[in-house]
Amino acid sequence: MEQFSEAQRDAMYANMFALFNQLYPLSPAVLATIRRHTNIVFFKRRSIILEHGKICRNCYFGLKGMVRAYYIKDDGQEITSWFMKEGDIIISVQSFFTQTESHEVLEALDDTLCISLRIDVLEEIYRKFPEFNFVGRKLTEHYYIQMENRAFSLRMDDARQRYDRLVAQHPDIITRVPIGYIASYLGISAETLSRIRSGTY
Amino acid sequence: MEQFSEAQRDAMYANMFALFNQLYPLSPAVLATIRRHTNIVFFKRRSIILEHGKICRNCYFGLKGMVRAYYIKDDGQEITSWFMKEGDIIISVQSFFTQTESHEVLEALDDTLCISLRIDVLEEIYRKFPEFNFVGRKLTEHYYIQMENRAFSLRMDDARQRYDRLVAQHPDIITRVPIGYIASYLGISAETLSRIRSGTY
DNA sequence: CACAAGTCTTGATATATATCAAAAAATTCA
DNA sequence: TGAATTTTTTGATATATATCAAGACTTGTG
Repeated sequence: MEQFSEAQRDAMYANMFALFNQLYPLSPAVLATIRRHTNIVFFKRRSIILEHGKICRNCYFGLKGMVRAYYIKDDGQEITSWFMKEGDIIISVQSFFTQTESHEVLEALDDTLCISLRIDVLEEIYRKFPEFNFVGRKLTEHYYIQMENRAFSLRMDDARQRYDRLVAQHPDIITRVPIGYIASYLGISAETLSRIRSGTY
Repeated sequence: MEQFSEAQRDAMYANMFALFNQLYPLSPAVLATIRRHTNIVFFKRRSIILEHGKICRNCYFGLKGMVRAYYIKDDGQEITSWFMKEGDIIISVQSFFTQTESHEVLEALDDTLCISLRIDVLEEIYRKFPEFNFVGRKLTEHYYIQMENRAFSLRMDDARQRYDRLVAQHPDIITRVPIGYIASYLGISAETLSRIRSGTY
C-alpha cells in the first residue's frame, strides 16, 4: 500500500475528529488514544471489506471511495442495503453491534481509504472515557434516523417516488453507483429502474 | 388517573432498571435520580400520546399496553411504522432524537401505562452520569438493528413472507393489533393481508 | 340487548412492477 | 485499440398486489 506523510494523516484524522467534536467536545487525551490505536487502511476497487458470515470486528471511517452493503438471497440474488462514503461510519450494523456473524457483505465500489478502529479498542475507549459514549450514541441515533426514513419510503412510496427521494437526498449515489445496485437497494428490478429513468413510467 | 402504592411503583421501576442494569450496571445514585425525576403516566385506549407536528419531549418506558406509531400520507392514509409494548422504549425516533416536529403520531391501542422521562431530565442524566450514555447507546443500537431488519424484509420479501416473518418474530403483535394496522405496517392493503391469512395466496 | 359503527372478508377487475429475452451501450483488460 | 465482458435499455408478457364494491362479522355503547 501507499505510505502517508504525517501531514497527510493529520488531514485524514482532522476529518474524523471534526465530526466527533461537533457531537461532543473531546479531550486531547481521547483523541490521542484514538489516533494511537487506529490505522489507515486501503481497499482496492471491487474488493470485499467484510465477508458474509464473518464477524465485523472493525469500524471504519470513510475517507475516500464508495462502499456498498448487501445481502444475498437464497436464490443468490444480491440485495443492496445501503451505500457508505467519505465521512460515513462503515460497518455491518447487525454484526458490529452484536459481534455475531454478518448477514451482510461490505464491498468497496471504488479504491477506498478508511480509518480502521478495532471493536476491542473502541470498547476500551468507551470504558476509559465514558464521555465518548456520547459520541457513539449520537452517531447511532443519526444512522438510526436515516434507516427509519428508508424503511418508511419503502412502505409509503411507489418505485418512482423512492427513486426521486433518493435522487433528492443522495444525488451523489446516483452518479457514483451502477444502476443495478441502486435498483436492488430501491427494491425494484434493474429494468424497472431503467424505465423510470428514461421516463417510460 | 389511579394512584399507585409504593410497592406497585417499585415493581414498575424494577422492570425498567433490570433492563438498564443488564446493559450496564448502574450506581444507586443514577437509579435514584431517574426514579426521582420520572413519573408513571396513563393513556386511555385510543388516545394520542404524541400528535403529528408536536415535538416528542418525553421518552416512555412501556409497562402495560400496546402503542402504535404511524405516519399520515398526503392522501390521508395512515401508514403504521411500528408497534411498541411492555418493556419497550416508546418514542417518535426522529422527533425525540432531533427535537424537531414529529412526522409520526403515537397512539395507545390499549389502556397503556408508562414511565415518562423528560428529554431535559434525560440529558441532565447523560451529563451528570456519563456512564448512562452506555445504556442509551446500547438501547439505540438494539432498536437500530430491529429497524434494519424491517427495512430489509420490505426489500427482500414478498407480502406473504413479510407476514410470516412478523408472525415468527412478533406473534403477540398479530393477536393484539387490528389487522388493518398490521397491513399498513407490512406495506400491503388490508384486503391482501386478509387473503394471505385465509390461505388464498 | 340491540343497533350503530367499525372491521374483516370475498369477488371482480385494474395496475404497477417482475420476468424473460434480446439488442444496444458501456466498460474492462489483454 | 479492439475483443470480451458486463451493464443498461427496450419490448412482450406474466404476476403480485391494489382498488373498488358489497356483504359478513365484531365491537362498543346508549
